[in-house]
Amino acid sequence: MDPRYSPHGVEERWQQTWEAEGLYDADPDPSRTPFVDAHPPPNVTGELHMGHALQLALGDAVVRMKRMQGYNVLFQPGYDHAGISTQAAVEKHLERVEGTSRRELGREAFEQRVWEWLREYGGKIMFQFRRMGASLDYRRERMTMDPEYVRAVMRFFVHLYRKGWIYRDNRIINWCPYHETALSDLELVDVEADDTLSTIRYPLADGSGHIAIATVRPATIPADVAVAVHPDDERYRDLVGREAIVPFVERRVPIVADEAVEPDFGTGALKITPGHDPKDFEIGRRHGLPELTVIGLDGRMNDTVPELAGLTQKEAEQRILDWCRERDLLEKREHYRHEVPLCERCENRIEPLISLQWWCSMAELKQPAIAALEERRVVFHPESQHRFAIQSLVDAPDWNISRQIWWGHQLPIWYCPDGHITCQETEPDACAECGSTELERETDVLDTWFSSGLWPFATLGWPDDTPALRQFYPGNLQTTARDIIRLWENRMIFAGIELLGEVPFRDVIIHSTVLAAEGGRMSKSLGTGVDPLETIDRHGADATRYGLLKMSTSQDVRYNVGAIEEGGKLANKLWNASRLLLQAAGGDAVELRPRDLAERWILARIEATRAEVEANLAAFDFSHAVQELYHLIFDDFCDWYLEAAKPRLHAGDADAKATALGALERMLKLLHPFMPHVTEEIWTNLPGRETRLIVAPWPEEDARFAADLQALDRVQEAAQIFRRSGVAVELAGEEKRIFDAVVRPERVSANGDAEAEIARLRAEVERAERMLANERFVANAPAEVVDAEREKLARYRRELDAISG
RNA sequence: GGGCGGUUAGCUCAGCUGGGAGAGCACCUGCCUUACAAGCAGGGGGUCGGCGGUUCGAGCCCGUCACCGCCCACCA
Repeated sequence: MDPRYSPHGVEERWQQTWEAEGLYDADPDPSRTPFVDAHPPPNVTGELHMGHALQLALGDAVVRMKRMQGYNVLFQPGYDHAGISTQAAVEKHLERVEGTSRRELGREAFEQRVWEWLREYGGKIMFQFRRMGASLDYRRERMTMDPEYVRAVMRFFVHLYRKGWIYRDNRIINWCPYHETALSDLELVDVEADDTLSTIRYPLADGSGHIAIATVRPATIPADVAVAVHPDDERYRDLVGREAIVPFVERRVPIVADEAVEPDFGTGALKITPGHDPKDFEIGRRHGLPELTVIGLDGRMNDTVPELAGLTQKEAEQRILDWCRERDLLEKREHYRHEVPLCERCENRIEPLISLQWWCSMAELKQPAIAALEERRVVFHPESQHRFAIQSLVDAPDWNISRQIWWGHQLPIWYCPDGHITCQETEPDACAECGSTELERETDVLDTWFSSGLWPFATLGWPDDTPALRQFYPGNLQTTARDIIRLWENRMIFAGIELLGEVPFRDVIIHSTVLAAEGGRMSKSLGTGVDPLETIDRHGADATRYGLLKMSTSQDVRYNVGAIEEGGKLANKLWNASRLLLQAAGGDAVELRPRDLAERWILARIEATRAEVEANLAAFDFSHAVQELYHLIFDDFCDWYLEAAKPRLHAGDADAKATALGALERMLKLLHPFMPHVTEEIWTNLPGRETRLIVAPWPEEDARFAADLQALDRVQEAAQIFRRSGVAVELAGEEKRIFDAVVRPERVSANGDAEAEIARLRAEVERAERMLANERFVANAPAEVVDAEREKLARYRRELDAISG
């Protein structure tokens, strides 16, 4: 065995072995209790980033412990077809490599090309998941576009349609001119932009003056249908109910009063353009105003106003402003910095447009989900995110489920020439209403998240009643990023309740966001990302897992390579400790045969740590779990116990060796969920291994050693005194033997400073005496606090006596 | 404007229901101790963001202010 542990080769070997030996496999077995974590499916075009790595470390830790505890574990892998981003990636590829485009190919050929492209370039990330050591059942890999999965999606849609919850409506939506599709609010990002705010005078129809409005988008003026002011705005009170004339198109429009207008912004008067602004759209509907559209799907001016037709918005704006300027209607133009919504994928400006889209009514669908969260049948961790999840559902607006792209699940909607709609799972022979056989399918596809919402059961064969579905639904755990709560978690919950009558899982861990070391977002394009694959290459998957779990404490956490290095150190330490044991003479037994104080003490420490780790994991506190193990292995096992045991180990004491190996074995089990590879590697080197650690039974509670936690207290106290002051406290028997073995007084030079130690202890004694002399403290503080203080005082006095003789 | 989280050692972070300020890294000192120098032992370093309050006692509770991050709503 090499004196320095190297994860290279070892990790890949175990990853292959575990998978090849079927140890990740989850097969229905009604005699066993299931434990299910349907892991979030990454985009099929995706690559592993720190968020994935953390998510895998979290989920795999829980799942590995559960597997060792005997549960029938399903850790479900797979991909999301990721409509827009996949389509965009393939389009880019077609353009760059083949000089062709989606449009040139046509829809069917394009879809074919997406599948081909995926076969070639997609699905890489599942190999990166393996490299993390994630014990997913890779045989069960699913993708949301698999034929069986598509069936589930169609079933869901038809189900909602028949319930009357799917409707089609002209509403204002976020249009991405680059992707040429509608986007939900959740697919946008806000970015600061420099604009110009123009103040323009709208003449009053009766010629009595004008009302000035401020706008950053003069190009939309031809679509204005009203001017609005705040009802309490004294300045404009007597204008409400009168009419203004929209410049350029010279249309008479009403002046209305609406609460949504901010009297303090601009002039306090707002032009109302329901066709091109979400807020105006709402105001327009409240006042029954018409909805005009002057900008087309390509982002250019349409032919509503013939002289502007085909112009870019900039050109149209210029024309309109010139027109106003000539008539002295342009009051001023000023620089204006504000936030504008962009498409999160292509970062082009969103065009708010009125468009005919398919919607899913949330009013009824969300109610049982809200109830489930309130009754805590699903619990988000931490608690603050639970409240957020509930609020998000309460606030959830109707869901725009249609997208005007080609890659995705085409809506199961067919139109006949008379405009009748037929909705069914598979292609109908004839119109359900008039029997016409000339049917055309709706070209829109569903929002990617519509299908993701079925993940916990569509992956198990639903809508069929399969053994897997019966065993593995409902599941137990979800590990997710904060920003996915509304997009995904909530939707799985209402879909699961609606379709299967039960919530899909019980606990949702909302994990930290790993920020760049400088504090900003980790972003590939900004160059602030850290590639987990590089981290794995450099430090190992175990170290990466350890580090991510260690650093992931609060809501956001800065990436800290030190935590990963700590994991690497721990692996090396454990490796060398096992080398010591395996090199020692003695028998091959792996048993707990404690004979002395140090042995009973370390077994008590391991037992206490077992309880800690279980408690930490039950609370999803991974950071403290790994810290406990680090402390146990470094400080307790290596620095104390092994040093104490060395003389007997070197003497070839079979009992000592058996006990040491037994203790090591227990520690390996406790650490395995967090650092699976190094623990399995060491486990294999232990004598008589026929089974794998990954499926070895988790240590049972062992009350035998609970009482021995204090066994070394006197020795450790003496060691501290000696090391600090150079004064040897008198010990006898076993205590003396252990003290001599661990401290090795003959080797310690005069490093101690008795004077300083005496001064320190005197100060402590004084402090404790002062506290105990405080009557109000003794009277008010809890008894155990006072007792603890008395014990401290006694100990300090004892130590002081020992040093000053 | 609203919600959430944060401000503790040079850095990254712990500190449970209020009761002697901690860890890892970095730094200094002493040890090349036959498992490990990615080691062992010891040490220096903190007005716990500011102010006020409650309490015998506040990093922790209350109030207030400041700054940082994320999310939401968006002032056209």
